Amino acid sequence: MLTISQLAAYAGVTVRAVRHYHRIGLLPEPERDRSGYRIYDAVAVVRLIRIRTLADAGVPLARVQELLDAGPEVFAGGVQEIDKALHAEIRRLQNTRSRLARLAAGEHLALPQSVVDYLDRLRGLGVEERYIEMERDAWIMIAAQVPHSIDSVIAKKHEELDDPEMVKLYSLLSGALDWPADDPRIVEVADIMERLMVRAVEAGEVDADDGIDDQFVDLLDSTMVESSPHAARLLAILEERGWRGWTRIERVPAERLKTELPPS
Amino acid sequence: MLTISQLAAYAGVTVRAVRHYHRIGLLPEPERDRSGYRIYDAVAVVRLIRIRTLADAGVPLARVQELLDAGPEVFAGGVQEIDKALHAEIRRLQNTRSRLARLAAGEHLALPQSVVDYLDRLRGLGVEERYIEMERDAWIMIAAQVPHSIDSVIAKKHEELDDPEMVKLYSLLSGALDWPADDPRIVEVADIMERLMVRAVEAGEVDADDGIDDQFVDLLDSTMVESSPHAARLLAILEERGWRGWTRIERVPAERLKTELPPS
DNA sequence: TGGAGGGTTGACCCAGCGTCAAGGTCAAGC
DNA sequence: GCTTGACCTTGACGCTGGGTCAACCCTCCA
Repeated sequence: MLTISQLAAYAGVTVRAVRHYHRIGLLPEPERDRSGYRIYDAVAVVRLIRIRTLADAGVPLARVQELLDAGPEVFAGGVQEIDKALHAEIRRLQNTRSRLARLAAGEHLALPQSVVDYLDRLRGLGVEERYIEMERDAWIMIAAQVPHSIDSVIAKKHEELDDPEMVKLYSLLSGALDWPADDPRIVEVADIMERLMVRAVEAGEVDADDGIDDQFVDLLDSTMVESSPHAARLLAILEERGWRGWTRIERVPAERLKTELPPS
Repeated sequence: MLTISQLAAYAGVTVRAVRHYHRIGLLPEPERDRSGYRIYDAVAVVRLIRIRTLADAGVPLARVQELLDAGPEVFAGGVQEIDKALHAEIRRLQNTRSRLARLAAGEHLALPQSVVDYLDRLRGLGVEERYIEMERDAWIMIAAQVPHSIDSVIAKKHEELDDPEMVKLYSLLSGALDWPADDPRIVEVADIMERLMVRAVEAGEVDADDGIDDQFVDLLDSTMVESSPHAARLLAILEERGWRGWTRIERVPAERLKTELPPS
């Protein structure tokens, strides 16, 4: 008959694995010769190869035992189920391969395609890479907060970009990263923004219910303020004119303007 | 920013996993708010999603860390390697699926195709299933002992089956399982075997160097003897006529016949 | 004010073996 | 008969990638 290493080699497993199967009762302990060595017959070979076939399919050993000790119809059902899982796993790995390819190509993978397309459109308009990166990080955070509605939010941004004034605004903002602190062009930016805001309010496009949490809106705004000295000046100018916010624009009633000051 | 559960949900991992990555230093511990809660930024999202993409590809976390902290060319090389492994894994799973299908179809998988074909040929000759099973188990043991030369051994058996006398022999042996203990047809079997042996010796086809270990040959012979009472009688008749063995046939010189008796 | 639903750390548990450790056995050569 | 090297034996600990309590703290809302 066979020694344990012959058995193991033929079935393509290690000796250690065979002994493990004995301990957990998956493979019955065979007879021993007079020196205590295990000696195996063909039945053991068949069982071990069946065990490996199922285990290679990713079936836990406890389930392998159930299946091998069950009737033929239970076994067939189990095998069918395993095959389905195997098929799903193959597709998962294929999917992982394509994600890996995107990762190698330099994509961040942290954003849905719609946002990536939007950032590419900005890039196409000549917006600087530094500015795009700031936008990207903001979008990553937004997508993390409201993954379900990110596509519709982006759709709105695309519509906004159809307006040449908005395109102009972006190209100014992009360049603004290098402006001196008191650059007068910031007023031009404020003018464009105000025109855009007025138009948006008139078209009834300003809805506070975009699904993004208030605190989070404040946070994005303050991140923006920290990113550039111009941002604070810009917000101040707009606030004088009765507007508040950046991420989400609000009209501030004139009479409240003097009493309500920003907390910080 | 994001809490741990928001981060985890967006990246598709559990909170526990994120904390695990912190412990092993894979994801840097972020700032805490004043109550000790971790707060995450976009950089953490990007890193976590990269971690998951690599981990989903089956990369050990230690290697993920190496890759993410390495330069772009090392990273690219690593990713390529991982992709190769992934591809190999997909093929392995596809292979496992086909083995699984064969298992479900009732195959034993413990034998190479050549032996399965050989057994099918015996079946086609009308040999009984009980006899086939005995043969199968013997072939499993032989294949386990000499996996590299099993195909050539089987090729020889196929040639033997081209001889109508051999076919007759098998059909008799198959039926012999139900013969009464003293059935005279056993002599007919012996006659056929002797004719076949004589022819084999004349053709120079008997070579002791078939790669199968002597002890193992003895073992197969004794298994055969135990399997049926006729087997012992058959061997006895042949031995009277100067032949020894079953698995491997040997001519015994006439002068040694009287002095050398079987030990048991 | 208290309860739900977050968050925090820490400790133990799991499969499926790999990897020593510390020997006993067998076959072969000298 | 002795040694050598390749096997065999049991037993115990280690590893990955977290899951699953436990015991407690923080925040928010009614």
